[in-house]
Amino acid sequence: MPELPEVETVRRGLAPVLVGHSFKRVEQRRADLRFPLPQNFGARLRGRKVVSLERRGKYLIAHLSGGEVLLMHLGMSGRFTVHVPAKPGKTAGGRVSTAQSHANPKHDHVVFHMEQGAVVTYNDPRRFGFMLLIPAPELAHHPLMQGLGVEPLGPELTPDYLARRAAGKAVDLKAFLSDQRIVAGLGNIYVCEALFRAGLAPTRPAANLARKDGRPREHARRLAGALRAVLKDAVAAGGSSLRDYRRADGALGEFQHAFTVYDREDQACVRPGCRGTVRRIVQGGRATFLCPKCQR
DNA sequence: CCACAGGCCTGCAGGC
DNA sequence: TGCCTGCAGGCCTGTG
Repeated sequence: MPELPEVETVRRGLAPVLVGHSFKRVEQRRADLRFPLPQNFGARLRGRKVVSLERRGKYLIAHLSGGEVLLMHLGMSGRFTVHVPAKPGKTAGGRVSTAQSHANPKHDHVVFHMEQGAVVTYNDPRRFGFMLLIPAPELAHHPLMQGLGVEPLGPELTPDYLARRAAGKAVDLKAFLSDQRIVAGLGNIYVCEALFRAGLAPTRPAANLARKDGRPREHARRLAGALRAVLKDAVAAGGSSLRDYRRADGALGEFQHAFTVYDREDQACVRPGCRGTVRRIVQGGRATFLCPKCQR
């Protein structure tokens, strides 16, 4: 389930084999993912160099020579696998990947063959992910980019920002934080985790963050701090559910072992001294996990 | 067989 | 009228 920490982990893994390198050949094994792939996708990428690889929210953005941008989203099940060929006379190269090693090859939809030999495979069973080619000047005005909220690990995520955006909102905190127009990159897992760290109930009205007087204002501060902390920790752990590129042994991202509430229904609250039990509720048709004793 | 997982868009209905 | 809100549904497939 790629959310910001997983996408950032993917970005860091892909950057060494993509940035500064050109596409030698691109295999497109089906016409569409969530959207149709760009017309003449492979031909348009061939020979282009990747100038930089950035992340914005859950999007990966590869700036290409020739003035176009490759905009990618992993949806729910998108994974990249990197295969680096052995150097002649050196130790064997290997498979270093973000993917489960048993990923079904029938869902390998796009394969990038790079000039220097790296092979980058995009696998996506559910095909909620996508790739688009956009003229660079249009990126900022693209509907998918337009209106994206602040980067939670950047300087713009402040208590004031949260309070201002929450003002007058009737939605609950779960929906408020899940809205990519407020904060870009959060998904179900990290919304649950951040609200636990902040000690705030997911059912609480977002508008309460906006009150300037007294304790409620403290909530916006706690929430901003919790969001930053949980995402920073998760990025440092290499994400939660993806293999870490930097390891040849294929160990899992470590953060899934650090979940405090997510997927822990009926288990004891991790907060020392709390005798509470993690509960699962449904909000907006999606599971929410919380400790009712810690989160008010 | 079924429910569920989750990102994100669309459509619809109700309220102010 | 038009916006905000909260639903449900759809896209997909693997898993239990």
